[in-house]
Amino acid sequence: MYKKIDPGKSFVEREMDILKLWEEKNIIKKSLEANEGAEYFTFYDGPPTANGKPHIGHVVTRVMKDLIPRYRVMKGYRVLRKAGWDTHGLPVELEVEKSLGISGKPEIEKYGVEDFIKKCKDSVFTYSKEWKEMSERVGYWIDMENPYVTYHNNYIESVWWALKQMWNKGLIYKGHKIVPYCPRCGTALSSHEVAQGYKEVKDSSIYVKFKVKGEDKYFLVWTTTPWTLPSNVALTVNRKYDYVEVVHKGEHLILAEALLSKLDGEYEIVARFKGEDLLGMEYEQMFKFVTPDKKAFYVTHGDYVTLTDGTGIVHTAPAFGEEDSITGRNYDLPLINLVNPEGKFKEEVTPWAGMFVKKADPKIIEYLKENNILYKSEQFTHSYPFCWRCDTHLLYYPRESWFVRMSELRDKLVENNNRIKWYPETIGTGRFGNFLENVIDWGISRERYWGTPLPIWECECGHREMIGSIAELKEKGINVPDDIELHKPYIDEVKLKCEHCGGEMKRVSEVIDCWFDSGSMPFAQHHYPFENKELFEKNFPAQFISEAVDQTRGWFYTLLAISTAIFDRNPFENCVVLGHVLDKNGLKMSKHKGNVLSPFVVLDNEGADALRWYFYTASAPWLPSRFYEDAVIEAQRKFLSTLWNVYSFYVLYAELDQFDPTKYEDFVSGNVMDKWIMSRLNTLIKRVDDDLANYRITQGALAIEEFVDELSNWYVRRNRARFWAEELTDDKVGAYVTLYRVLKTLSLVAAPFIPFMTEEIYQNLVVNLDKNAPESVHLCRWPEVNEELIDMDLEGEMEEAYRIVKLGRSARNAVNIKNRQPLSKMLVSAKHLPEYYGDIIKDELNIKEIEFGADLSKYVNFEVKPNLPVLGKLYGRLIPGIRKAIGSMNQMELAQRVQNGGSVVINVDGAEIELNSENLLVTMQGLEGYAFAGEGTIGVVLDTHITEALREEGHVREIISKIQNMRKESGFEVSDKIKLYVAGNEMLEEIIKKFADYIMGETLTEEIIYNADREYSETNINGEKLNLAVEVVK
RNA sequence: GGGCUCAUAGCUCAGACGGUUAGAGCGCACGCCUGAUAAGCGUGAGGUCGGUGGUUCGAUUCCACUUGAGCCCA
Repeated sequence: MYKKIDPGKSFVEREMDILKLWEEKNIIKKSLEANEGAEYFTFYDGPPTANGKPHIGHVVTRVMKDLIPRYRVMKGYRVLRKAGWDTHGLPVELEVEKSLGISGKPEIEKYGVEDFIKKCKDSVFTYSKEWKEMSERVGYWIDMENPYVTYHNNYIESVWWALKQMWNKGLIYKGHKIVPYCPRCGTALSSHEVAQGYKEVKDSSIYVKFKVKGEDKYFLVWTTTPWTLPSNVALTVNRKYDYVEVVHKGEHLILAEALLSKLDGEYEIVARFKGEDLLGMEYEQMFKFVTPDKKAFYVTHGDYVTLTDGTGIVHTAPAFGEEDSITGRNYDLPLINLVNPEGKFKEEVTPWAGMFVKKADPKIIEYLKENNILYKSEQFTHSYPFCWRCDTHLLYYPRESWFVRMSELRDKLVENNNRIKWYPETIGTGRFGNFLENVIDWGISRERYWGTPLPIWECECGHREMIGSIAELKEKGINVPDDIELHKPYIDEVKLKCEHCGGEMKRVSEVIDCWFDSGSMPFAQHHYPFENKELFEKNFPAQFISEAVDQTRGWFYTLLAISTAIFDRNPFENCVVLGHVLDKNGLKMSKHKGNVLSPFVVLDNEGADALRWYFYTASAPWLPSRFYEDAVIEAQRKFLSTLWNVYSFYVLYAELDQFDPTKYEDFVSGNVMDKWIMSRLNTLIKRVDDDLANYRITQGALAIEEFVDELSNWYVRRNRARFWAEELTDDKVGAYVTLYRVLKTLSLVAAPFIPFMTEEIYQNLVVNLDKNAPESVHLCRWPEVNEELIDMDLEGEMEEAYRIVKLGRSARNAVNIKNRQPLSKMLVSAKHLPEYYGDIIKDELNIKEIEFGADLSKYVNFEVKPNLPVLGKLYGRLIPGIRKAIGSMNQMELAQRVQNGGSVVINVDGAEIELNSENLLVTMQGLEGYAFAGEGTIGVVLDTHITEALREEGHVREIISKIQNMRKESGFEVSDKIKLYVAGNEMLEEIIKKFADYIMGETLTEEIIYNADREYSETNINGEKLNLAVEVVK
């Protein structure tokens, strides 16, 4: 009837079986296609790059991204889950360069762009096999048969469409971007390359004086790059700081008050002002090599100006600094660039023309000194980037670049962000929100090869055109092949005819930032708007996305940026931000540290469910977590094994009895334990449903774990005897039916979390018995709560009973009397519980009688304390007085009066305060010599007097336990009948004779033989020796 | 350098709108239970709740500063 459980099989082997089952029955596809016609719940998969191996951190993202859609499918939604691959970008190019043994753009050109692109295309799926395997193995159900791929023509076409939308809205412009640049190689470097070349160097930093226009005052300014001074166009302060004007060595200088210490010698403050007051003040140009075409040489504001270095006034040359360039854009300052691409001064800079700027630094300083512009100069050491290829001093240099006017959309970005629910909330208000408040224009062009080409064509007459589709390209292009491949170098061949002058238009050479690709996925994955219009519209925005925290300014931002620019909507509604997985020592896993853990190690040892469970329960998803394999083993033991044991317990007995629950579908059990666990089960359903609907993954998982613990260690343990009954009584049916219903429902509740084990349980308990049931647990509906089965009073009573049991165990422990020794009585201070719970407690603790509401005053000391949350709120500052008053009273009298519902009025500092059971707490300490245990206001006392009858009974229990253990050790079947041989202790033999019927019944003994001549095991019965032997009756 | 996050037992983590004796699991020691166990239960040892200062009757919790770590950005 049921499939027997093979105890030799490991969890991992069972998961392999389940994978096979899913494949045979095509379950994944059925889940992806489930609920056709139902309301959509949309999930977007952030595309990984498959040119790196997946590591354990990627498993976290996968299992979190898997859980919510699974749950939603079971709730009846249609959930599209399209996998994606991020394929463009510099990392791919660098990998290919490495494999070809070439480096840098000139060498790529030499190698040939066409072949280079082909290599890039080939390399992007290097590790896709590992990614697919890992995804399948952890149970990440997503459509990997039809993924979106960012380099496909369809995808690129959708991205072009998006660019054209922005173009039409006037959001795209050409400007300058300040990039790290090697003047020798003549190329810009990526941040990745820059990071490789930092060195500690000694440089000069100088303090110079800029003369205020028309006044005999000077701004004192600090800079570390004297060679940028000829290109200065503004000075920048921070409007919120305090500035002063001082008289110092006969000159009037302006600087930040906090940085007065930079002055050498005495000074006198003659005026104070806020940075705000300085804004707009004009000063005289220091070097008059060129005359700017726009207003320049005045004071501007920048948030980035700090008081940690310099003078609080920053020299601003928009050509040579990212921050300077932003200020330049904000204030529409002119761009003066007096340095040529070789890093040498241009002709206009007459004294130093043709000189490499770093070499010119000392000469400039000399000039400043001679002309009394220099205040002072200092040497300082800092780390500065050098070219990793040729070791040349890098310059920050302006390059022409294409931008999206995100700063113009700032308010809309903020507004759309406010419609997103972030988990944790602080991402939306903090890290991400702050970033949006200060959003700058997005430089989207890259002077590289492997990327979506920027579809802008330029004519010599100045006319520019943005192409938004292949059709448009074919219509306007002069020479477009039918099967055009949209990448470089093919696309560069395509020329357009200029609408204005009739000339030939050439494409700009750049590709776009690959983040633009991934941010376009909501529509580009469906080739919208060229195809799937309705599909996209119904699946935008997404209800749920989730990626690691490093995506904040990556994917999360680019999704929002593009969606805001084109649709003016938030592209996703809920975002669970995930923390990184660190190694055991809290360090980031990285290749060169050698601490990267392959997911397959853990998956092969502990299995997917264990790993999943670990990630769900370890801590909040957004916290960085320290990963080590032992923690997964723990999750397996604590949760999975426990659940598995309950399940195998059921199967073991249900199979023995050939119990078919489908015949008892309407059976109602009156048993209190049964009612209790069904109430707990429904409370659990309600709770987990609410948790998952609100993305509280950890809380939901922990609730399940707690339930399984209660199920195993309280419900099953308390009810084992009911399953042993010979006849199939109503009571036994009740036990079976209840445990069956719990397991079946639990497999559904837990299915989104641990898809493998729940499937196995479901297959055996449901599919096996009911051929009409859905063929997989993952194609079932998630359980509905049955409120009628929830009884909070019952749950509360059981909880109290369980607490009393724990205290009883504790009290037994304290006096060292083992549970097998029966005791006559236990006193409990708690109020009376229904008879039924008394029976449980008595049985559990092996006690003959229990007295609720007992007076424990003979056995304990009372201590009365103020209930601070109650009294503190009302009488805050009187608390010390109240404490004193309570302490000076007779504790026992006070405790008893209060416990009997009475009260005492005290007077503290003129305030009349009534003390009662509401605002006081009574705790107990056991007196020496009594078996007491207490927790808060509940206390129990055991009567430890052991009568002769109790002692005999204790011996009997001990003997039975020994016999049971011998049966087990000898490998007898649970139902085997035995012969029992006893010898060697007259006193115990007498007791065995006296209780023979009981012992024989408990141990399935048919005959007891005394003092036979045979081999025995010697046992220790409470200090008495006894020889025992058991033998199966054939 | 800036922004954000984190710091609680040997380890991994909870928690507290400010309140009584700060919890759990693992590990360790001792004991118990077992006719489901890859188990379970109890007790004990183990904490200046990173540091300093402030607000308060009361701070591990709130505030300021500070130290260290992580992420992102320069």
